[in-house]
Amino acid sequence: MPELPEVESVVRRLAPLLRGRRIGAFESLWPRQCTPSAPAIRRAIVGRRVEGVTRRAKFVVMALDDRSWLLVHLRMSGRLELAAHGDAEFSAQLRHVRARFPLDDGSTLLFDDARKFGRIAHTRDLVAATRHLGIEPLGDEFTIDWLLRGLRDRSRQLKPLLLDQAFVAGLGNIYVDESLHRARLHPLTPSDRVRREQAAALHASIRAVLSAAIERNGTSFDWIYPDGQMQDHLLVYGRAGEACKTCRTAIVALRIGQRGTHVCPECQRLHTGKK
DNA sequence: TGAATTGTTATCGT
DNA sequence: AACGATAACAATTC
Repeated sequence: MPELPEVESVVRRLAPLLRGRRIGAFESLWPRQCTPSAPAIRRAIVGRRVEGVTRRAKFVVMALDDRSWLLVHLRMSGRLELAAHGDAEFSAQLRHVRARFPLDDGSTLLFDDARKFGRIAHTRDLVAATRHLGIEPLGDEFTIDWLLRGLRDRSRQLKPLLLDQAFVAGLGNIYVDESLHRARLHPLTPSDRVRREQAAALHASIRAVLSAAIERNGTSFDWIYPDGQMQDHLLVYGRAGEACKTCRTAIVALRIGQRGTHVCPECQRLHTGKK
């Protein structure tokens, strides 16, 4: 389930390999995931050179040499892999290839996506295409004051709010649970009841968790995303029934906004009365 | 076999 | 009317 750290890891791995390569062709095996359409993307990108690969929220952003942009969102099960020329063995490991981008050095960028929820888009206006996204949690603009104001301007449960990509862009289920735990905040806490010290703790937790996850190349739970090591350093996610590493209380699994949620009932008490 | 999984969007209620 | 909560949806794996 690629979230910001997993996408960042993908970008760091691919950027040096893709920079300078020219796209020789484009083949979509599941055109529904292409915006505006598979033929339109093919017409737009074939013959273009990749000038750089970056990340915005959970999007992989490829800058093309005509100032247009190729965006890939991995959603739940998407993977981007570069197969060297003639590497049939590696390609055979990818059992759900949905799109192919052959490059001018003989290698091929492959988009593998079992559940077909991923998205491939081409745009000439990156600002418009990403207008719906909120602040980058690792960016300079994401400050304690910004977060405190953002929380108090709304009255929403912390977990759904932090998952809202229009608020903070890049967090997903795993890192929201981890961030809230490390800040000792319950996921159902109303956002406008968070005190300044708590907002400061949440701000620090979000940054620390994301940074640690990036250093470990993200979290790998299953076949969806390999190569990460952060799963060995999670404090609550996926640890229902196990002992909290701080207080030894059993971690509890809840359901909040249709999402599996993990909390330590001792470290993360819900305070919901009036002050 | 159906429960679980995520981000987006439509819809409902206050 | 604007906001927040909720449900549905895409499709597959185990």
